Amino acid sequence: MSLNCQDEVEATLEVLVGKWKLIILSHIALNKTMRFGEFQKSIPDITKKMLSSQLRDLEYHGIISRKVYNQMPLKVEYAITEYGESLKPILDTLVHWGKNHIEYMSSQEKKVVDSSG
Amino acid sequence: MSLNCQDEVEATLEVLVGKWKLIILSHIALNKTMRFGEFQKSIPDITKKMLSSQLRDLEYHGIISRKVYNQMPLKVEYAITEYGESLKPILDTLVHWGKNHIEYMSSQEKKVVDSSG
DNA sequence: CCGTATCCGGGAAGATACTG
DNA sequence: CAGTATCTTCCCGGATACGG
Repeated sequence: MSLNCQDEVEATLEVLVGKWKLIILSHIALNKTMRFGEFQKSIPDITKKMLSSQLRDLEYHGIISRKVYNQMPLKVEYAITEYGESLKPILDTLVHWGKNHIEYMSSQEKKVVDSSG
Repeated sequence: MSLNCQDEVEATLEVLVGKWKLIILSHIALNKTMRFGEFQKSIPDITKKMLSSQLRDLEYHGIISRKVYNQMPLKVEYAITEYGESLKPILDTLVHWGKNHIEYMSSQEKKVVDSSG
């Protein structure tokens, strides 16, 4: 057995690496199923190219599924898989820490303002 | 209040982004305090430059501290801060998921082998 | 022993135009 | 509506050499 956990962390990072994957997951984890255009509305700064490639990566790793409805206008629905749901604890800890970190940073800001006044 | 948690995830990612930060953290979280050379031994693939820059980033964000001992040969000790300890739940979930993911992948491998035989 | 300085390539990511 | 194709830009991260 390994004493440190480098391999495990790296294995996870391989799936989650990329500027937008965790952002995408934070949205689809809440909505269960989302369309391409819904992602674009939810994440205004992402380009179609990046959204497309990140979704493909996540699909490749079995985190999300992609279903095409053969109708006009075209409709594609992305859903989080059961395996993808297993990432929720990671998302939760990230959100929790981020929330605290945002508060922490704004409190640091105030300190700087106070000490300068 | 926000319904999705994009800001929180992004805030966390800003601190943890970079090829090596979570790897570094997975080591120092266990050892509490580590020297520069110990990191290099533990993470053979990292270059001095990357190690140095990632450590500086982490120090800047208050995750680790840096203490220089004015002696020859030079000795520098990095320690995880209390704030850095608050990242442990993230590390734990990453390790836990990675462990499961590694098993999952090796089981998929076997399936492929079986179905081809 | 613990880094920094400098140079550089390659991949990540953006902009834009086009397609079924 | 849901992407792909193409071109370009940027900067992360590697290699190497040098400094305190």
